[in-house]
Amino acid sequence: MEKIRNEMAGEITLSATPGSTMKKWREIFAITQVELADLLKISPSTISDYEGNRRKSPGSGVIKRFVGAILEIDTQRGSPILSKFQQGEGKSEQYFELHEFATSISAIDFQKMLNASVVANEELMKSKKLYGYTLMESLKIILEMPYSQFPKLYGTMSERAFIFTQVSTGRSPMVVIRVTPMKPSLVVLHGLKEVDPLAIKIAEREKIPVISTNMDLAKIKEVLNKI
Amino acid sequence: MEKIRNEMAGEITLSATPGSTMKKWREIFAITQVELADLLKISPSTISDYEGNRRKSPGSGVIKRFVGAILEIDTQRGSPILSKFQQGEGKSEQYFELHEFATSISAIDFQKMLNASVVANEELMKSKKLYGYTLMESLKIILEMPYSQFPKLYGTMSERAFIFTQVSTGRSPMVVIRVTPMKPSLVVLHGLKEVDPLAIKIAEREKIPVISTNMDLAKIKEVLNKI
DNA sequence: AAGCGACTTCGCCAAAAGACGTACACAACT
DNA sequence: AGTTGTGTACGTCTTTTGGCGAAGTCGCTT
Repeated sequence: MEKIRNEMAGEITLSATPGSTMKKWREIFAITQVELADLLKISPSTISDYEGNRRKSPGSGVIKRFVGAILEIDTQRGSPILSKFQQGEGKSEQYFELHEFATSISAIDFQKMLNASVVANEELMKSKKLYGYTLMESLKIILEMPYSQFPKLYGTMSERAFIFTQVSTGRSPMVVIRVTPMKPSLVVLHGLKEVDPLAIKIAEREKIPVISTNMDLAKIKEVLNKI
Repeated sequence: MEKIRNEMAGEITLSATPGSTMKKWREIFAITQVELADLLKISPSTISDYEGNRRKSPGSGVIKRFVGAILEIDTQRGSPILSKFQQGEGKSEQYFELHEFATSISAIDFQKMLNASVVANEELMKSKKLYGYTLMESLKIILEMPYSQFPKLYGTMSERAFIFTQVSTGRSPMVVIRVTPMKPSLVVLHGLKEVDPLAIKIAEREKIPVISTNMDLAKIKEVLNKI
């Protein structure tokens, strides 16, 4: 859902005629101007003005509300169109969750938000900036995920935090990082009991700071989704 | 390149604080406000005003120019950051080209633009609308492309044209469509010599109109990229 | 402490955006 | 021929955007 939302918004924004592109999407979702206007609490003629490219550069707010309304209407209808778009998406999502932040955040602030303690490479913390995170169950990633999915762990940016859940010693997660071509900026271990010395060795060699938290998983997601 | 452009624009547009997200991207590309302002021929303070969220809903034009300038600067520098984003992208692109139109286009208009003749299901032409196309070499797709790539042929929308190049009888392309779960709205055969009867049979069963053109490939791309 | 580069804050102004309502075009259908 | 649903065109209004420049902050380097 968030993927198609972003794609719609991006395409409208980049179009030479944003209004025509808005129209295109409304038609794809088979929604009338009246329906859309009702939900947005504006008049249908306003919609038509946009679609006729009377406003050459509609504001991000308008585009955001427009895209949101289209997706909401489709959802209310039982997602007849949305379901078409989400066919190929399920595969990667069963292994991990990707999230990009709207603004950058420093590793230090990130650590504070998660109420985490530093396990390795504390001196590297202050120079790191984060632009998103990837949350995954360490065992599932190692045992079940096909190799072809690995590059997807990085989303758009490698300047991100890898959050591993259900960790016992932290060894396996660090090995995963060791054998992957790209490297995250920060590693978060969740549920850690005892730190494996090899995990720290790897962290030092790869120059990646590692922090540990035991905050409730739902709480973690809630906090991070605000960024 | 177009993918990351769209992603940036979409993210900025959807953000609750578009300015902060603009800032995030400028920082990711390690560009100063002054550089950006120079290229955009506006004053640096204007950039700062945006980034400080003084404009709550920047217009699509601003966002488009902003994203464009960032990508241009990075390109001029030899794409130090862009190259990071384009790592995993090459795989699918060697098999086919995807393109989404900014506005919808009718199958009839599409046919005229390509100077094409109808091979099958002429009566279905008038009801079809297209939102993009996928261009591929028929032999390469059949012989070399891994199965996992097939869903990607449809881009965001299945309401699109499949353009097969280097076609002799049109049989194999139609077989590909027969065995794929999703179906395109229109098939274009390029370089067709003699139509295989089975190809037409498949088209009729799948209710997909088929047209044929011999227009120069470069010309085709040029024409379609204007939509 | 002086200077420099990068960035922020703010008052101000012209030009658009954002919205409305009315009028109008054009297919369906009764 | 009349009505109903969908979409366009446009005059008009207020609020924002989009832009500038001057003044100021905040680290660095020298």
